[in-house]
Amino acid sequence: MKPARGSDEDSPTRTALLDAAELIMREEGYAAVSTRRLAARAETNSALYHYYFGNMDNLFVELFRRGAERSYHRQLEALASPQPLWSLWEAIHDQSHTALTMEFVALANHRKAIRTEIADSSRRFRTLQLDAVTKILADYGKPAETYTPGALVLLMSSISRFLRMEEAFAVDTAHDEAIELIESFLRAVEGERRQPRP
Amino acid sequence: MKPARGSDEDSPTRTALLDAAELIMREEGYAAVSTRRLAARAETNSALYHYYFGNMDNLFVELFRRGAERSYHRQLEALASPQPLWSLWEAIHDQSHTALTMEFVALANHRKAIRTEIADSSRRFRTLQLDAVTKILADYGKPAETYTPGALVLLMSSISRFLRMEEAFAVDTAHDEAIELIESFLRAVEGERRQPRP
DNA sequence: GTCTATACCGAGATAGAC
DNA sequence: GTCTATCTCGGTATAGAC
Repeated sequence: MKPARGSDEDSPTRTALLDAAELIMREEGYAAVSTRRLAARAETNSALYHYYFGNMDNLFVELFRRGAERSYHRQLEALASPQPLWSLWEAIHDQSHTALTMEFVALANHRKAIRTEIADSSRRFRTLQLDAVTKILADYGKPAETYTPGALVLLMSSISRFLRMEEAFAVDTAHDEAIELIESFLRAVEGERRQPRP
Repeated sequence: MKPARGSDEDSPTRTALLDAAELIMREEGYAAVSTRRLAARAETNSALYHYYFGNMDNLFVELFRRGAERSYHRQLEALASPQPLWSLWEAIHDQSHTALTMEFVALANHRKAIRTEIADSSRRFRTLQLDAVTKILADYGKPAETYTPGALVLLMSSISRFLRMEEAFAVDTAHDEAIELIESFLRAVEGERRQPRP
């Protein structure tokens, strides 16, 4: 019988293993996350990884969930701000640090447990954003003739992720034009950005 | 002294190894591409992989280059068609089959040789698209007030890739609205799509 | 060019002491 | 909970016969 502790557990060792996994993934990719590397990075031994997670899928899912939870709350806060569209845009754009995201996407292509987790998470984010943006645009009046809520949400998400991805390759041709496309719309409905980015 | 044949070589064995690599990457991810698996898939032996490629980076770079070359020509053809914007959009959207692309992006995060290759390739595509779209929009008259060429090109690329990525997770909320955003613009400048997709 | 054989290393997994 | 020890498998790489 496998122990396979649930996510409610939060021992220091368990956290150290998750932190180590995140670090290794960022630096060398998901394929480099191995029991031995984890043990070395977390300054423990490989048997504890088995004790806490049982297998890699469980560990990856936990790690993804941890990050998604943070992002979700960040976006919730953004939507409660005085300029919710600007704040949402900034939150999405900041969070599109894709090195880690792309690792999970690649992983998901071949591991069902992770695919399911990302899919559920994506739908949850989309629902949050869509409901909020629908309400915000309605409150502002009529400008739904430019972008529907769905189009706007997907536009922000797509542009952010794609630009961040290219930035990682030091490619940035015409990026400013794409950013301006979104920000000119934000200015039109919500005025100039007032708060400086924190 | 390593043999490390250049890309000019095209022996059947070499091609078989590249084909095998592509298959394994698609099905199980880049991490599953190993000398033994390659040999098994290509029905040869692992020593030949060393003979032809020397190491994995070289093989991955060759494989990426092979695919990029095909895409580049596909886009060149698209741009020569009677409705170049529609054709370009379809070419980009069709080619955003991201399973393989995402593998390369993830790989690139940690392998310099591949990062460089993708960066160069991306710039080459961007230049082609940007030059062409600039000329096309100018020829059509004035509608640069809606999208600048750079914004349009990045919009098509971002939306395509992001939507394809989500499709892989069976997430498609509001996708039709994003597609419509682009296609309504295409209809406005280039009329209804005439050719059916091949 | 192609193959077999093999050296060597690090992967995941688990048994069992403490 | 934590650790050591150890099993087995599959990875890369290379030497050398044909």
